[in-house]
Amino acid sequence: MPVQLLKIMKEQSEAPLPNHMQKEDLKHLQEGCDHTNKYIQGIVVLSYPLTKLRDGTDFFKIVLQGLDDLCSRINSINILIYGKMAEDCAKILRHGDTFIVAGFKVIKSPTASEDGRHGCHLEVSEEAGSAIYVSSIAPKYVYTPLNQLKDGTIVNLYGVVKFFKPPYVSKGTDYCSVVTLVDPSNVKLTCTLFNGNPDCLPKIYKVGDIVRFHRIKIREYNGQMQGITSGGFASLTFDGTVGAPVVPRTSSKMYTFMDEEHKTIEELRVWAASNISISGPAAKLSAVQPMLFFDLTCQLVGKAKVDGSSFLLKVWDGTKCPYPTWRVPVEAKDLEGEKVLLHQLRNLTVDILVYDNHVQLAKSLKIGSFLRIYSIHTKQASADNEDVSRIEFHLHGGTCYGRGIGVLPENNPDVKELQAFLRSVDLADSQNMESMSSVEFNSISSDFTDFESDLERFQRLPVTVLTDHQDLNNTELKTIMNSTAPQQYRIRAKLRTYKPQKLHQSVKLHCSKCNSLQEVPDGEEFNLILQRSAVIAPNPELHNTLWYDSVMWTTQDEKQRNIAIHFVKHDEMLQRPENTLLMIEGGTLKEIWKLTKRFKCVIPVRSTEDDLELLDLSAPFLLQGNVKYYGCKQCSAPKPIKNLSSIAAEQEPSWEPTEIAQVLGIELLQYVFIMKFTLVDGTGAVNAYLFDYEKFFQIPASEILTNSFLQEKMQMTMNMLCPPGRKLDDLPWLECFIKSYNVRDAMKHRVCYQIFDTTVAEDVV
DNA sequence: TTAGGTTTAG
Repeated sequence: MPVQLLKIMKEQSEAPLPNHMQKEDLKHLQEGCDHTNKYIQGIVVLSYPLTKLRDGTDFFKIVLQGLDDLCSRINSINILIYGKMAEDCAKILRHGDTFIVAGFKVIKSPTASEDGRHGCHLEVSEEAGSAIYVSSIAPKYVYTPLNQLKDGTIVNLYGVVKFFKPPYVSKGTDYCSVVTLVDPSNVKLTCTLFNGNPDCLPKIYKVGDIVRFHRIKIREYNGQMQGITSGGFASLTFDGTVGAPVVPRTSSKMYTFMDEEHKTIEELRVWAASNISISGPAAKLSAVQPMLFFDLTCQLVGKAKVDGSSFLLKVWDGTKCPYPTWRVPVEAKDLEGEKVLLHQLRNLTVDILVYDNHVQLAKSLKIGSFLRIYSIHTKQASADNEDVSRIEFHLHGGTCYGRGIGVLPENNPDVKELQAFLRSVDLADSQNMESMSSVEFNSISSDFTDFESDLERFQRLPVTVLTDHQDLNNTELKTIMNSTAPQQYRIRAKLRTYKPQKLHQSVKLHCSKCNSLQEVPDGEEFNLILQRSAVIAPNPELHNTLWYDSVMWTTQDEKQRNIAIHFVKHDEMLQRPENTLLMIEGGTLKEIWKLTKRFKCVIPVRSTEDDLELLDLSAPFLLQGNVKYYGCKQCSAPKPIKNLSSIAAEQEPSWEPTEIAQVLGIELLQYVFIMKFTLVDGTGAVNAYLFDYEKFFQIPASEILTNSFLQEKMQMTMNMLCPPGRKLDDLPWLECFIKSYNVRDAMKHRVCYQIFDTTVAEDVV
């Protein structure tokens, strides 16, 4: 019997046992018979105090009464439970509970003649592979909100993790973990938890996780309430992500967890989504900067002792640190880990030196395990014998800011993602990258006397390339200026100047139906529309339909806003937040932004009497990632919101903005760069418009306004195309296609030009 | 007992 799980179910008549398991009647129990695929079911009618056997094993005895044949003499039986199971059962079993056991040993009962019970008793233990299921009639736990805690009480509570220190070796005899919780009462509680076994402390992996503590003692300390472990303390930890499976993390094999508690977790998740900032200092090695603290999720490749107060961990996360990194010198014999792997990954692993209180835990880590190392410090330093500075990674002593090491289990979603990424890493590639970007390469290259400067390179090669029509010959600008429109030309010219100089002003919204262009609305207008629509209370009659689940709550601030979130259901085995579309009523701009970080799509809506509807089209009708999608006021004819359910019904809805717009009757406005390039070639000059969604700059116009990295990239590209402060002779050449077209109005006629099928050269961006 | 969040200084 491989199952060792003990669980409480409520109002569940069928035990979650495999189909091949059969219920055994007490009267058929006999010593020596095969009971491998049988289970016994009964009611707990008596239990004895938990005791220890001479060898220290926990021992717990109960009496079970069979449900059938109540008059039979052998209707009750002694169950002897050993070890961890004994301890767990003693904690939660109550008289009257329904008890199911499988994987038991049937032994002749030495006390049958005295107690008049069954001639055999059952022996049950984890070691024997027993499984126990308990259906409890009893304990209904009461959970205290954090703003109602009183000094000297022992309580049960739920909270969202706002801060935590992963279990570390305390100066006493136990492991310690410090956890700060918050809940919708907006009160914080810092708990100090001790246990000799770190596995018995809450398995918290990140801020935002949700915990349930049972029997935590509340004390006043420095004028504030504080939680501390008391006898019988138990915890469950849950992923705090809305939509993630509600699976408790716990070391206990026995816990109560019912539908009601399931609901509590879901509600806390939704609350936390808009109230807890989880943007922690996590980083990939490729993104580290000198002089910062960050959390790293990684795999342990090697470890070595260094000296009494420090210990070396060699880890990787599949990405490459952009700076030269330090190597901590250790004796080859002291380095643990697969030699071949250590060599293969030598350009991707980094050395992390851990100090003091972290050494003991670091020593115990298994090679290959997945770790989250919290608050690693990066420091730039140059050794005496080197002229380059290298990045050092330190995990300093102490536990400030949650500094420490956590081991993540393989079923952790972040680990799964990391594993998939590590599998995709091409080691050959990383080794080439290393040789190309290494300090050594630079020093060799600089010895080349004919090493070309950027300027020379750009004077020789065009900085833009054509994506089509390669057969066309170049036409001089003078010829173009003297020709009639419309025509298409290939040109070679220099970019003398461009407008707008402030690049963010080049982004507009374009309607491809009516061909109108408009400015991108600023956040303020959106904010006002949200404030106006927050006045309309969510209509509860529109909640929880066939195609969405709704959650509603009232904010704790003085405004007491009602917020409703409707999660659109779709037909997936497991609905993940990153694939989920939600609609929100009554949220603020900030709350909506926070939701977009976690969910695939957010649609702001308001209630009418009989349906949800989109807000004014001056507001975005959809937010996805960093992008706000708008509809054309002229061309849109909004349709009922329930049309979304047709997309939700797809196997794996991709939630494409174009598709969402279509079913909602919205004519989607597209983000576009509009710029005017003044091009010259020595024979003439033309002003050509650039009208580009993404192709020219290889930057989506939709993302530039919210992404400073892309803004920098675009500015750098323009500086390459048109380096500021250069003479005309020193400007690089552009190869472009332009087309001429006629623009006529009542007063005059003119010829305009537009750039097309042209992109910035790959090595420029 | 231990720690009681708010960065080491190697």
